Amino acid sequence: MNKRALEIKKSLSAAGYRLTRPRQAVIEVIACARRSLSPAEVLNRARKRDPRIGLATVYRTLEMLQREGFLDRVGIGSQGYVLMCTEQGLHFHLVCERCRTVTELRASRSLVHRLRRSGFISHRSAIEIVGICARCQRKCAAER
Amino acid sequence: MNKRALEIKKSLSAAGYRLTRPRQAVIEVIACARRSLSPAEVLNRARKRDPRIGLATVYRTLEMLQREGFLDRVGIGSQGYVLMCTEQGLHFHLVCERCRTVTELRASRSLVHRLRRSGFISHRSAIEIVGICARCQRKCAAER
DNA sequence: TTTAGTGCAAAGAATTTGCAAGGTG
DNA sequence: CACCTTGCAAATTCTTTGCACTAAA
Repeated sequence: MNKRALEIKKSLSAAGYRLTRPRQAVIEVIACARRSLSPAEVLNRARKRDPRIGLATVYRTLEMLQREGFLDRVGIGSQGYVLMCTEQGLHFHLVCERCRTVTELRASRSLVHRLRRSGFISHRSAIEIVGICARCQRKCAAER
Repeated sequence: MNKRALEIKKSLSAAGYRLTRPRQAVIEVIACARRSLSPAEVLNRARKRDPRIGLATVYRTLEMLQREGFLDRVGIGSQGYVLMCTEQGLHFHLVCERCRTVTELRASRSLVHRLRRSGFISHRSAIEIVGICARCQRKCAAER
């Protein structure tokens, strides 16, 4: 089982949440995802682990995970948003708007300092930068 | 009239878009906004300049402005997203999730370099960091 | 056993689309 | 005058909610 999923489960359990089958399914899906997912995609993947899970539960679980700091939401394009698992420490998520792959980039110490000095506090440890990854750029160039 | 609004209008005009009353109203609203706005808020403000404007037109104009690079979307909380006018050069937007005020922070040269080296290209010049601004933090502390 | 959590279906928001009428270049 | 753009309203899509039932702890 995914190490990160285990961490999240332990933490939620300690916080008093019940580790139900649907919740575990969603947590595992999020923890294993290599790219950001829409709520509907989370549902599809979660159903492979627990076929009875419903969309409302996915939404409720996602909301809970976000509240507890295990999840980030990124708006991509015009409709909906996508989700990804939050990791520790301030860092950037380079989100490709074509393939939705997420690449990480650690934040420099100076940025952390400047942020702190500005008095602004972010509860998110990930900062999203939306754009196009190197691979999709090559693909795009090849198409012409 | 707002200088930024003028720039946007000129650029759109040069690109072959018609500068209609509703479009001008939306552009002026966005260019003058001190905080990010939801589409419905944009509609309300735009109606003060052109009372006949409809919500669908606001959506269509926002989409166009985003496509042309004059607008950024940020997801805040669970529902909807907010909008803000994009400025020039890579920089951060510190978006307060309480009052939606946007504060700017220039990006360090090293970040720009590291981003470039990663091969990732962002068409956005603004990077959003969602959190709580210093003022709202004080307000929050005072409430207790 | 207790009660948080669930699935379902219906309600409520947000966003997009079709089309006849209108206004810009 | 041509045709891009609009307003309206309907359609679609996304998200939340109410409630009887289920299953963690």
